Amino acid sequence: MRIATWNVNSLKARLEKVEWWLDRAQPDVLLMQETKLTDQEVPLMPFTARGYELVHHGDGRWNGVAIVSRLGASDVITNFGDGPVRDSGAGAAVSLDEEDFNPFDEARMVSAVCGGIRFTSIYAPNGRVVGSPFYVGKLAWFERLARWVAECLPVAEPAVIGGDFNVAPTDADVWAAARAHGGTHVSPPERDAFGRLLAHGLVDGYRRVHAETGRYTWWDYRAGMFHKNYGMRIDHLLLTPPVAERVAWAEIDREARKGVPIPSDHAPLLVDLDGRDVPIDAGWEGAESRFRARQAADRRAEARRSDGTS
DNA sequence: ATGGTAGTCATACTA
Repeated sequence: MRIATWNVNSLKARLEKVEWWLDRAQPDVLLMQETKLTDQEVPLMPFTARGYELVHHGDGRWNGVAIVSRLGASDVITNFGDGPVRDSGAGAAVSLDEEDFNPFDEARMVSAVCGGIRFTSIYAPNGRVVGSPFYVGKLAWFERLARWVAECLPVAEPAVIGGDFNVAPTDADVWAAARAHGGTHVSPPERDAFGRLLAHGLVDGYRRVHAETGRYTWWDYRAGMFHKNYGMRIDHLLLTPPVAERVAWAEIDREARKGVPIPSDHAPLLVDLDGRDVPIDAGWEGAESRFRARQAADRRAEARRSDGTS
């Protein structure tokens, strides 16, 4: 059984790439984030034609989470069961005042039972700048997530909570903590929020089989960050112990972060349970020497710049 | 030193 998560950065813009990846990796369950669609706009045919059901929870212009499953999908929960979210679709009046930021009014959580496991697809707030209202809202959102996990995901039951957590759990999960995102994604309060999920008993599926550093799921579109492997591991599949015991393989498919049409800025993360599924070559080993050469060139350029200005 | 790209919709915004 193959499970996966992928922040697709617009399902409308990425549909062709998502179809390609479903055929390439053949996941049984794929959690998606940032579909940027309303529930009415979601294309169903590309999924049903491949034998998948699609459970979608979207507010429109931003956010949007989904579960793609060929193992059925029942007992759907959206927004932690706290009620409907706003409409940010075309034509909707949306406040851009930062004091009005409310992550609980955005489509950031959907959950369903697929193949006897409760799957939850989450898209954590970005936070933008440490100390900003967006950062405070991010921490509050993680508090709500932790409470929902404590109340609704008993660790003795099979469950997967995956998605874009917007947190790099340790310094091994970020190319340079000091340069990351104005301090967000790596700050102690964010890492503590992530750590509380692990303390509850959830297991990081990727780290179950990979100890390497320099393995990331997100790279900024700008300045050749992907090609230098300056990224962060911020997408995760967290597993309760009954699922974690079944982990046979995990991979980040960096091939999906390349090529035409334009890729998402995130790569898919997959975990195989009960044995390895369809083999994929994610291309990490062959890329290592190119990363090293480009990073060395980058450091030389940096040194020349500081020479010239001192 | 700054900004660099890509998504939304059609302008600044979000990331």
